Amino acid sequence: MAEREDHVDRVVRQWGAERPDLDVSPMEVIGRLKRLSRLVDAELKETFARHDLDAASFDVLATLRRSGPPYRLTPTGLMQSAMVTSGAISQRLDRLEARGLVTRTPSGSDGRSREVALTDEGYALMDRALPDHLATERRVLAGLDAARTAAFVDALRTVLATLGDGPG
Amino acid sequence: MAEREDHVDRVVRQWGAERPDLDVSPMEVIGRLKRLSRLVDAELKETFARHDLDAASFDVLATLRRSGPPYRLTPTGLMQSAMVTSGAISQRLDRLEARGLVTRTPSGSDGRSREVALTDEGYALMDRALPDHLATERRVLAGLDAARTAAFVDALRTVLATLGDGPG
DNA sequence: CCAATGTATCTCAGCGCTAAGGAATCTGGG
DNA sequence: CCCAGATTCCTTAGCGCTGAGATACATTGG
Repeated sequence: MAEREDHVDRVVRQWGAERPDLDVSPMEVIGRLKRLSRLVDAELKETFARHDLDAASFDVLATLRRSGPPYRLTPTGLMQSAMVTSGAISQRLDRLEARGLVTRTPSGSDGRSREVALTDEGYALMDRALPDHLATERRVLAGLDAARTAAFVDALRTVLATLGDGPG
Repeated sequence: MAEREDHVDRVVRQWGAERPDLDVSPMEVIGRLKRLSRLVDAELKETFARHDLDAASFDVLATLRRSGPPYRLTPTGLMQSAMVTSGAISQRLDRLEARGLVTRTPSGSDGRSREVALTDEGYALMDRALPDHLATERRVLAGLDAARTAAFVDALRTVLATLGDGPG
């Protein structure tokens, strides 16, 4: 149980010396959250690269795959799920369409809209990439026992609720 | 205590229907971590904007400020703290130097190196921005009581240790 | 039916970052 | 002293995203 000092411990200690009048304890959470997010992104990136993917492309394909048959969603649906702008989705779809992983067809019921569909090739790619991705996620979380994992999820869920996260 | 379903609950439920053979429980953590990080970034961005800053500039100025007198660090030190490439730091410093918030001078002891120093104006800007930033962080975390906050920090610290985070 | 407003998607300039590599300098072994 | 390798910082092409706005279509209210 070596109580190793991490980056945020150092940051908090420095602020304590320089600005003892301020309570910087929120940084214990927010600082680690931001830092962990960066490190996790770097880990996941390697896994995606093994399947000729990046996080943005994986996100679109996975969203289509888990939506179930017929594996079709609108750009707006993908935009809301990914929390990016419409321009970002347009460009992601350009790339995926050029690789033959999705198709874009006009919507039957709404002339403004489009249907983005996973191709057989896109489906097969997700079959290969998803288990590998999950293995990487498990490896990252391997240090957490069941109780700590549950507490982690509980805290994340609470703050997400504060910020208005929903299935939207 | 309305048990509201969040975005990740929906994702996990969808995968459970489409791929019941896979254990997607790691997503409960990683999915929320990524999503929360995005939402928090958006919140902090607004606060930074009120002080004519963005997250990248704030990060550099805060790192210099908390390092203590004489508020000087090398680009390499800033790079390691920020977890970005050397090119990113060069460009951040170009912007900050043009605004008169930092200066770059040759290092006395090492001809390859430089000393980046916070100007009086940069110091004053941090004095104004930091309390506002902390207030935003506190607001984001307001839904967590002390026990949940401690459990959150504990879990974050554990996973950071898995990924090799240290004071650098 | 029309006009006004709202919605869905795309386009594009600008931004900050990465990855790769260059120039200057330091270090240590021979 | 000299040279090879390491270190430090910078430059730049390329990338994906944002923000602003354009276009086409849908909806609503009169």
